[in-house]
Amino acid sequence: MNPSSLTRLDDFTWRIEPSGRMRVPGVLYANEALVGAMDDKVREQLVNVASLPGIVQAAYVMPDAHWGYGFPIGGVAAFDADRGGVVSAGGVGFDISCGVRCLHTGLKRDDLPSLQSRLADELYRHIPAGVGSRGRIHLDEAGMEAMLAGGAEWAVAPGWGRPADLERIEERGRMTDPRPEAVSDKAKRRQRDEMGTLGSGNHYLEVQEVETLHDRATAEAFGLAEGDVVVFIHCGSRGLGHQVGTEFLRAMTLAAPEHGLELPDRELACAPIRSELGQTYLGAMRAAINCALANRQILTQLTREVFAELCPSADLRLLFDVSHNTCKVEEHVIDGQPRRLYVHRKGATRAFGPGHPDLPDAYREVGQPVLIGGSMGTASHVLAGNRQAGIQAFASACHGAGRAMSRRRALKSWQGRQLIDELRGRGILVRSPSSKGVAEEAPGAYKDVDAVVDAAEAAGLARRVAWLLPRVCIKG
DNA sequence: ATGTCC
Repeated sequence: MNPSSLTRLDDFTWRIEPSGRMRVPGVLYANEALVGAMDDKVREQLVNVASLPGIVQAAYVMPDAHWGYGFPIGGVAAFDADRGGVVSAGGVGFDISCGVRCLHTGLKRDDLPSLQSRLADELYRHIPAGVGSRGRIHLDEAGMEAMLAGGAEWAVAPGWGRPADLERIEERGRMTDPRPEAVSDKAKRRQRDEMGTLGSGNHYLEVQEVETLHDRATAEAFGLAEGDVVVFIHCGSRGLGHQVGTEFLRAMTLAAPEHGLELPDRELACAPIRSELGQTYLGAMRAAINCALANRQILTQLTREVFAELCPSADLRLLFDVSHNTCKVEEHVIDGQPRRLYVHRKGATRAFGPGHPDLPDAYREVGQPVLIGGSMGTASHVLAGNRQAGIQAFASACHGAGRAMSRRRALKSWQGRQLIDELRGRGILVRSPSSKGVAEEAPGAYKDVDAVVDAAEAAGLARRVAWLLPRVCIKG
């Protein structure tokens, strides 16, 4: 995208002025190089989102944005139901409530040399990873309903975790107002054996070291110190979320004419919030959020089992769990007036600032932990939400490095085995069922996560707290 | 992202 085609507000904020069908401007948070590297498709998609009914303030993209199905990945848009606002399945994405959680381990850098290779082998053996992986839980109809209604709470009750974990999860581990009955039988069938599995694509479980602290006071509130060993888990709602997304995209596309919606792009499927279909989607999506929260909760407990076996002194406590593919009802102050908005974040992380009532007590003074997963073999970041001077993407930040290259092109450019050897040479142990998957996820196929996070911080979206480097990566 | 095409 040519930066000179945008209005430059400052070095990290760019605007597409409203024209044609746009109801609000488009705003990009990125430096000039990141804007320049973005596909023109991102601009086109941002313009389309800005044209949807009931959109409030602006359509936003984060510095890691790239083009996606309908909405850009790295996009944020909020809609007002009172003003004809819509909910969009494409604005959430296929992997509903895909997200990241970070666990303390109680271990330090010096504990790793004797453990690293056994951790890699045992985590890989114990945690189902890859396309179509199945777990040790098999849900019957009643179990499925309870899981979709209960989220991480459902998982913790029989022992997949600790009650204290729930305080450290967005929505306290359970999305309210789910409608399990709005999830199709087919979606439920796909999920029957997939709880507690990592999946494939960009999903992973990593053991990492805290390399550098940027904000000592906030790091202390988060319980992070230099040299700490932590675990990052990145995954979502597996087959169920994908099936829900697929079915509602189709239904919303078909129903657009009867809702009086003229879609700027066929892929931009949406429905009025105040419609039967809009409400059914919201209920099904919230159930899928609970599926993702339960899934990450079970994976947490599986990780604890491995650490308990290899290193009984380890104590895996949850730092936080964030989702980056959601639509949530939140109150935001617009022109001095509080309004209830349906905030879509697709490849974007919620980043509530200090004092927000929804934050756990331990983090209320410093702001929400914002967990940014890098690409395989590169850094991850912990950030914190800022107190908002105004409305900046409705308290949102980036979610990761963001792809810079298609999977197809990555496959032509790298070989999985060779990447794994190279990473081993740099002290990073990768275990994966698919060397093709590893090639698709080559670090070089992603943007520079450090540059993305620098831009997010400079744009005022969140502030850097800690920089982490991987030592073990279980790759789906 | 995804039983990588019902």
